[in-house]
Amino acid sequence: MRKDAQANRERLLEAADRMFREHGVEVSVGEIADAAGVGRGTLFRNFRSKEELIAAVLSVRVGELLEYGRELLETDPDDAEVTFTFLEGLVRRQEENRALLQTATDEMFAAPEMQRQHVELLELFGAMLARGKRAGAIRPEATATDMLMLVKGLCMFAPVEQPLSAETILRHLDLVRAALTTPAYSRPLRGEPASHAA
Amino acid sequence: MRKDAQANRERLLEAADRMFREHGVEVSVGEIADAAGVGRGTLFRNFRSKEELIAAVLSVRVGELLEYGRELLETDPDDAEVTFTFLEGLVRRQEENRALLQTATDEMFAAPEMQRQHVELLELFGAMLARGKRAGAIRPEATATDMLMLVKGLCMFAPVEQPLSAETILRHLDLVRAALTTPAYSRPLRGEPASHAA
DNA sequence: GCACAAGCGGAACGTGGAGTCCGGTTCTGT
DNA sequence: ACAGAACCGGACTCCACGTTCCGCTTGTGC
Repeated sequence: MRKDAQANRERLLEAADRMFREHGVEVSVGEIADAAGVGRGTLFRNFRSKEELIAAVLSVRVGELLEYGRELLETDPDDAEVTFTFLEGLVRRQEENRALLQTATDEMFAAPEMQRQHVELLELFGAMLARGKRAGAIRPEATATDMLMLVKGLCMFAPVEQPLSAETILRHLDLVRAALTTPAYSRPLRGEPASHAA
Repeated sequence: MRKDAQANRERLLEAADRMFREHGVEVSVGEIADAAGVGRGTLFRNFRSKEELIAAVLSVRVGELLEYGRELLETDPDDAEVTFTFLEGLVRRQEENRALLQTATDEMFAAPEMQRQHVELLELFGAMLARGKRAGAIRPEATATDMLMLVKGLCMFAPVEQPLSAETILRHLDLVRAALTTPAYSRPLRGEPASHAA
């Protein structure tokens, strides 16, 4: 691979990343190519389709999240708080991921690369929760999947319009903290089954 | 208005509702018109644009939710549990709303009809939470907005692919229950600010 | 039952975006 | 330095979808 080709690939990834952040995932490939300063041909030589480009960018983002989490796991000495510190960092990054996550939910997660990252994410969450449980801060039955649920909620709940206030971030974290730290309190379901009759 | 015109409008709403549920909001207006057994012209005579059709369907759905919640508020005598019973019913209906909610988040909520329903939803939540607080089941600082956050998370977190298992529903409800019943436990933010440097 | 308008359906249009192709350009091996 | 291949860019194709238009049909007032 020629070195200018490599450079173009990276500029495309960066440009796509920025454009998705700023204008959502519905920007045209043309605009992305323009932003990267290359032609459409070059874009499609590097990524067979727009979908593949989106998946590539998403994978980079998840990779960054994994990296952040792993570093924190190694460096933060506070067993009780490491999970929440991580979640806080995650929410701060949330802006950047919302738009992407919303379109990514469906078939894209089937790609082997994504599957792998999914597993890695669960492992990371598991390790964090384990430390919290050891310190008595996290309820013992909380699972990595629970945490993934909450994280997804965190990434999704807000309208894509405007940046979130620090206030809102704190509020949401507080709710999640409560969800993870309380002992479970179950009861049988009792609502009626779903039906769309009027 | 002629009575066949009225009937067509309703068939269109029903068909759109069903198609959005089954194939997501990206189905073409052509398919919706076909499903309703009318021509495209008829569709556009009733709804000036596709967006207006989506908004109409969404409004119906939210209306149903409001109706369900209000009835529950009147008939369920259990102050401590009414909020959670409501949430359970809501999650059961969630399937039907996910796809719609995901596209609706942005400009559509600006419509006056939607604004009104938004306020009504907050009022409903407020009333439910008030009963829970009176019974000592809900933490006193929980707000209707908190509840809306959690509800949105509930509607969004899962991939749109398959129906949710009863297990998953229970699990998620359990997390939300924990979030609303625990006393708040705040601490200052300490993570680093968001940055997308590698 | 008739006339007329309101309503209907689907063919046709315009737009916009994904993906292709080829003549020109730039890197690399010798 | 030169040949040739890899690569570039943007004009072009193709298609899908939202929207419009018009000749025909059907309900309604007299």
